[in-house]
Amino acid sequence: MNNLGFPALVTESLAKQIAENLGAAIIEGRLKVNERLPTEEELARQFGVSRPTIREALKRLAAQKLVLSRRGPSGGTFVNKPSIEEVGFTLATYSTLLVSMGEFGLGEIAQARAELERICARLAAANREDGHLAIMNAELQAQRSAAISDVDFCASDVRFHRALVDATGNSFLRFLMYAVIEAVQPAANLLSWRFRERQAIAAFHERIVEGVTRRDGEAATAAMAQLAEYLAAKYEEAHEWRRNKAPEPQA
Amino acid sequence: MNNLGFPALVTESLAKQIAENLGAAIIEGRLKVNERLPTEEELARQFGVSRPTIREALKRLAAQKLVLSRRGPSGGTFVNKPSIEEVGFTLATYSTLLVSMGEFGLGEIAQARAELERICARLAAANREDGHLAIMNAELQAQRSAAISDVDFCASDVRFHRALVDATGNSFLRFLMYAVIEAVQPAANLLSWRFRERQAIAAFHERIVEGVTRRDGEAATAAMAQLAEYLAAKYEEAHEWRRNKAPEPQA
DNA sequence: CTGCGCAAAAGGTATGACAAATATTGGTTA
DNA sequence: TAACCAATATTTGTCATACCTTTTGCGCAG
Repeated sequence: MNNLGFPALVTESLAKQIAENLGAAIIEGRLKVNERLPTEEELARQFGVSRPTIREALKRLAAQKLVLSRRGPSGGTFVNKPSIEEVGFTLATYSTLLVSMGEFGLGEIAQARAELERICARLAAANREDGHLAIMNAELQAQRSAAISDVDFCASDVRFHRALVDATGNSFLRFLMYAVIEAVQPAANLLSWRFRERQAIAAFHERIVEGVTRRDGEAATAAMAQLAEYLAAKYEEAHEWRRNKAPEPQA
Repeated sequence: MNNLGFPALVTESLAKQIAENLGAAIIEGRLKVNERLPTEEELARQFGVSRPTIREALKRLAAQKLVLSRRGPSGGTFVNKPSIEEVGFTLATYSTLLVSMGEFGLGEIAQARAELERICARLAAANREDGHLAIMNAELQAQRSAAISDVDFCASDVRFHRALVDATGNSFLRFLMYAVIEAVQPAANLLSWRFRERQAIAAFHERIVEGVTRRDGEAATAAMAQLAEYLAAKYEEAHEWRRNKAPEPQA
């Protein structure tokens, strides 16, 4: 049926099969990055299907960022090398989705975050460079401002923790933290941070930056652990409040 | 243009826009799980586009496991609740992809894995149940067998570490570990494990299980740390060997 | 009452045409 | 000769329509 010697006795959607074949070829390296695939017409001919079917398969791959398409001559479909940011964004989306569908409990997320962030704090203290410190200090200052809105505070918090994991110099850890940082946002957005709490969080952040700056992993880890504990309590509190206030808001 | 009041002056692919609108609606909860979307024809009418365009959009969502389609009268397109396993598989695929494209260094992966697995060992010791111990012991026994093949040994190793993270009782951590465990497989597959090395790894595993069984987090963590150190050295060794043996195998 | 088969509904595939975008090419002009 | 502009060719994007395949459910017959 297709370009390789596959049996083709399964009754799964043709477009899906083709997408899986091409996807496997990309992941296994048989199709190299930036390589141009044949035109849709040519692919349709090779696989023995029609062009819309090929297009559906390519769209599946495009949704996974495995390929991208350009129009015009010298256009076509190209094997894409997804950047860590692109895949990280996808990962963050999934993370948010699973959280919003209730697959993860608040406690699980808080625990995992606490553990991961402790690692980040320790490694950041060992490997940080001046650029990371500058970002963290800038965010710290923003968080100290009394005028900052809730949503800006949350955004600054995200940037702070991203800078921290960047400072570890471990891009794989950075990749994982996309999921972790995003997973706690729905919970964070439920809270309306009062001035007191913002200052408390900023104080924790300051201690973390202090430790990282002095390359004191112990101090940074300790401050992070206390921050995590503080946040876990706040989340639980907000969760309780929400449960009592609106027991079944969407049943 | 679309069902909500969007400007529609962008020149992005219609199918992509529709997919993003529907995807956002699902993630934000405006479309509930198991809810049935209108038929493709009806969607085409509502969005003012043709059916193939709608289909391309739906295929993008299907690739992200956000929807699924069934044929027949009571068929149609339904909002899907992706399971942790499904998303974990996707995550593992991405992880493999980024590794094979060289986005992550071997050292980064090894370091991240070591840190994460230490956490798993500690939490597993605290929360393990008998079922997890049974699985780990079964895999341990398989790994002790002299007849087991390299690929079976690797597969058993994966199952062992999955069981370990399952034992933590933290499903979010389990989700993250899909990426970690899968990321080291390409490196592991490069190695042809000799009998000595298998026995060494099995011995580490045994000490981990021992610690977890006795709910001794310290012991389990220590054994895991030593295993990680051992593996990192092996990977580095194999990497060196490969570099010297075949400097540019596919250039 | 049970079982068989047919029909309707919905997604899956095919065909063919046109629209839009864009790199290339060739001509025209300074 | 060089620079710029326009025509053109190529490839993806979109549309319209028809038909096929699968699945459910209903009706008819045993």
